Amino acid sequence: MRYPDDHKQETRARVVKAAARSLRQQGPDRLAVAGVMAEVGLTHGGFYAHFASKEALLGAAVEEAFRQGRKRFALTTGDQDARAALEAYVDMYVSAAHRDGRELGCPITALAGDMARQAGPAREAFDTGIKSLIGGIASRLPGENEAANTALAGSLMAEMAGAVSLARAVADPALSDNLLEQSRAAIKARIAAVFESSDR
Amino acid sequence: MRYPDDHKQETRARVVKAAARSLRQQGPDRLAVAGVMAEVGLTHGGFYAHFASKEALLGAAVEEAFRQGRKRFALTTGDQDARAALEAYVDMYVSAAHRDGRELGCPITALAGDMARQAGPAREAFDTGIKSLIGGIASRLPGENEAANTALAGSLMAEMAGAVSLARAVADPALSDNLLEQSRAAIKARIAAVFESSDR
DNA sequence: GTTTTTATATGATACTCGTCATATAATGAA
DNA sequence: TTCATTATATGACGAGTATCATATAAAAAC
Repeated sequence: MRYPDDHKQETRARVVKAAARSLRQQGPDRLAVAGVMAEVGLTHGGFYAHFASKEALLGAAVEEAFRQGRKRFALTTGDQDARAALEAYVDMYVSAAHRDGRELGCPITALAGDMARQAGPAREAFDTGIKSLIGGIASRLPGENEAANTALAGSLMAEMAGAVSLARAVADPALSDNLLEQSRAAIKARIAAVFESSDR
Repeated sequence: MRYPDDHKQETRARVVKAAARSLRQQGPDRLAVAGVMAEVGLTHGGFYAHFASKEALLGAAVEEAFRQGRKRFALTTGDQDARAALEAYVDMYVSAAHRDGRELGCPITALAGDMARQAGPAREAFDTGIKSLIGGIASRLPGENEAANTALAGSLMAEMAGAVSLARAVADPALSDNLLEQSRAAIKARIAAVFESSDR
């Protein structure tokens, strides 16, 4: 059935978006090709007209999830100065809303465990995505040593992701909330310390 | 074949141990019942003489992994005083060795992502295990407010787990090492701050 | 030495899922 | 109106895997 020229690309984009959600929600093993297609209103057969394999879909889904993550970063930080931008990002990230919105949340928190044992395009896309997010944070840090800033940004990212990840795993809601609050404060304190020692 | 009375229990223990390794290495979905049995030198058929289901095995495996974690905590901290014990634990936990030893490492780091989407005995055992580890940390913190200490301990645990988890996900070894170092320093600084403000 | 017990093995079943060959149908072009 | 194109559907195959019924064999009990 001859559709408008861009129809196939649009369909592919919708499949990737659904996969990016399903991937964060269910992980790479429970994500089923037929399930993703069904979410978009299609059957499984057409899948291989769009992707070479499930692995290829996972790769595209990871890219999409990071694309959304960068968008949220940009939206959250807006045009604030570096320090305010980082603080706003931490507030948005280390929050109950993020904890409860796994399927649309940051792929690092949702997938770090899975990607450590994943090979292929998804793993590579994940690494690229991490570097990009860490770079975004590092570029807003005050120091002049780029390697040091990257490591510090990675460490901040790790603590943000760890806090949300553990908050998701803990069953007691009060403990989960408190844990997020403590981590948020600690991470913002680290940021404050870096900025204050830099303009001393 | 009638074996010594405790043979079955011993076999079961060996299966659980193998499962605890395989679970941390491969995750709950890729862990295969037949694979675990083969690791112990058995075939898949006997499995249901020991466990009611794969779910039951996962539950036992999570318990075993936390048992090992508590043992390592005790071994690392020894009879040092509270502050030294915590610092030693952080050094052991946020390390390249732990990053590289996933299959015998802390289940929180290895499984938090998976357990957030897991139901049944494994999920419950994971929650119990987390509480126990957090309790072990909280009991060594100086403050007198137990709820606050628990939340702080959870936050420290989250940052430790996050650091190791991200260090595993990052492909660049130098960045991974530096990230661990930065996180280790930041977490120990938090511990130092808590102790110093308490005996001021 | 024979019998009985029971831990483990063999083999089968059912189900999920990735993959692909082939069929279908809708639409733009002729 | 008919034809050619092609996105999607149908249906099948094979691999992996959880589960279970039944068989086997080894050791303890007699």
